[in-house]
Order: sequence, then structure tokens, then C-alpha cells
Amino acid sequence: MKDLASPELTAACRRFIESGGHTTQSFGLGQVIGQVFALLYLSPRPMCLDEIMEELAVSKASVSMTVRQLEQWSAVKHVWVKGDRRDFYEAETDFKALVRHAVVSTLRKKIETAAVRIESVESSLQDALAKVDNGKRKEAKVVADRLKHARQFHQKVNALLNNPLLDHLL
Amino acid sequence: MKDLASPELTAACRRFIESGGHTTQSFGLGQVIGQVFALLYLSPRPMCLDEIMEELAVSKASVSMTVRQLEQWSAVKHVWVKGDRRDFYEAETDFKALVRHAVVSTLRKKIETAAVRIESVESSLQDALAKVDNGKRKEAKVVADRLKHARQFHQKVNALLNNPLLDHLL
DNA sequence: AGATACGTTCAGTCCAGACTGAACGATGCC
DNA sequence: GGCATCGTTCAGTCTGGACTGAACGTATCT
Repeated sequence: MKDLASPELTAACRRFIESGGHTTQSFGLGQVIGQVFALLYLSPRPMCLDEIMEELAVSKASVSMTVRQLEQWSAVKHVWVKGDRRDFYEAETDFKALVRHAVVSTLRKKIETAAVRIESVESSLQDALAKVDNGKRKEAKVVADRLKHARQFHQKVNALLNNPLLDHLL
Repeated sequence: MKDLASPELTAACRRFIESGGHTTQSFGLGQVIGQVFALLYLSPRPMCLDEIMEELAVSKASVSMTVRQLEQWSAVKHVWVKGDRRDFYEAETDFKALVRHAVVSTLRKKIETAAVRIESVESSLQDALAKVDNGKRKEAKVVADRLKHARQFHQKVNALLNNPLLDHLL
């Protein structure tokens, strides 16, 4: 960053990085992760933890955890620089792949845990349904139907996330 | 809720409501909003603020704000009960419409503000680019290209959110 | 008018989780 | 081995924003 062409250019990059932080913040991911990715995205060459840390003025611990997270999402990749034992990272510039890994996998995880809960409730409701006396049967049936409907919708969302067609739309 | 068929059924509903709260919590929306919707979703008849408040054991202020939010997303709708001046609400059972309004509109809003920032940076970068001396021109060009690439991707996402095909997939 | 019942607003509280600092392993160099 | 350089881990801190309680505005009664 320090060897960039002009102060104006540096300022523009800083604003872009700040935007990245703000964006991830608005999605509840914290701002560091967006800043790190934006920085690496604009950097013409791979950067190591200390460079990132200094540029963003955040703790090394944050950078370490954040970079790990980004790596799991295939948003950044590890790069070895010969004769240097530090870890260097560079950004994945293909946003399509990034979204596929990060957004979709995160979504799937959250939806999955929600699904497990719903199914658990649904099965224990089947037991409860048997004990209901005939007078109140109809009311209980409504609840059962709603639960079933919720589960079916969840399956549709899951199918959408797995649908290869989604990739083509990006 | 209190007039439900059996204790087991009530317990199942409570667990479903808890799941709803946990789900919205995991998306950074707070748990009350998920609980309110889940409660209304299972309720066989519309409910007023006090009933919701008592059932979930949260403050009336929370319920009021939350219901407003859900209404903006078309997740619940206002219902008038004759001879009762309280506000009653019932859940929208069509999840498709719900997702369309809530998720997509929220996403669009966030992406939009991100886009505004990027474009602002991009334009001020055009000015900076002009002042760069020839020696460093190439490096600055890389930054400009990356920014352009980011903006183009944003446009694709926007197009996807507006794509009517998305509705058919749900 | 006063009294009651509702819904909303707003300043303040509280908490999950992002972030930090220091201690800790691990690895390479002398 | 001893030293230096990195990266990671973890207990603790701090902050954004969800949630609350009380005051307020409004409408509907008698």
C-alpha cells in the first residue's frame, strides 16, 4: 500500500476498504473481515499478516482468525513466497466462486440447524396428536399442518441452494 | 394458546417458537421477531399485542416494534376484529411471498448502499488516475480494474435479485 | 370533562459476540 | 542448545444493537 502511485490513489483504496468493512458489518459479520478482503482484493501482490495488521490498524489476533475464515470460504488463498517463512495471502478475484462458497455454505448451515429443530418438534408433535381427544382434534390438526408446511418450505429452499441453475444466474 | 388441546401440544408449539427465535437470532435479527412470527404462524386465530406479549414474556414495546417490522415485510397482516379496538395480527402462511418481501428487499437495501459507496470511490479514483505519472500508471490501472470488476459483479447480483426466475425456483 | 384502554416513542440497560493483549507453541536460524 | 520470528489460542474487554420501562399521545367510553 505504501508504495502506491499517489496519495489520492491511496485515499481511494482506503475508502474502498472502509466500504468493505461496512458491508460485512451490515451483514453481522464484523467489519474486519470485509476490510481484510478488500485490502487483499486491491493489493497487486500477496500480503502477510503483519502487513495487513499494520495497514488496517487491528490486532494480529483478528487478522489471523479473519484470514482463516476467509480461507474456509475460498475467498483468499495461501501463497508461499520463496525464502520467506511468513504466510502470504491473496484474494480470490472470482466473486462467483466466493459467493458460492461463503454465502451458500453459511446459509445452508443455518437452515440445516433450523430444519433439525423443526423436524424434532414435528415428530414429538405426532405423539402429542395421538393423545388429543376428538373434540379438540381439529385444532391440533391445524398446528400439525402448519408445521408440515414449514418443513416442506425448508426443503424447497434447500433444493434451491443445491440447484446448479443458481450458479448460472450469477 | 391457553385453550389448546393438550399440554404436550402446547409444549411442542413452545419449542417451535423457540426455534423460530433461535433462527432469526442466528441471522442477526434478534430472537423476538422469530418468536412473534412463529407464534402467529401456529395460532389458529389472530392475536393482539397483549396476548403476544404475555405468551412470549417480552415487553410490549418489543412486540409493537417487531410486529411493525413483520408487517413491512408482509410477513404478518393487520386484522380487524369487530367490536374490538385492539390491533390483531395474523401470519402470512405463504412463505414464498414472505421470502420475496423480507429477504430480497433487505438484501437489496444493503447491496444498494454498498454499491453507492463503490461507485463513489470509483469516480474519485478516475480523478486520481489522471494525476498519476507514467511510471506508476500500470499499478494504478490494476486497482481501477479491480474496482470495475467489483461493480460489475454487484450489478449481476442486483439483476439476480430482480430476476423473475428466482420466484419460480422457490 | 374525566377515566380507561391501547399503541407508540425514547432514553437507558443489558448482552452476545467482535476484538484485543498477552501468553503460548512452533519453526527456522545462529 | 539458545535466540528470534511467526502464527495461534484464550480469557478478558468493549461496543453495537436488541430489549425494556416509563412517559406520552390518542381514541373510546360514561
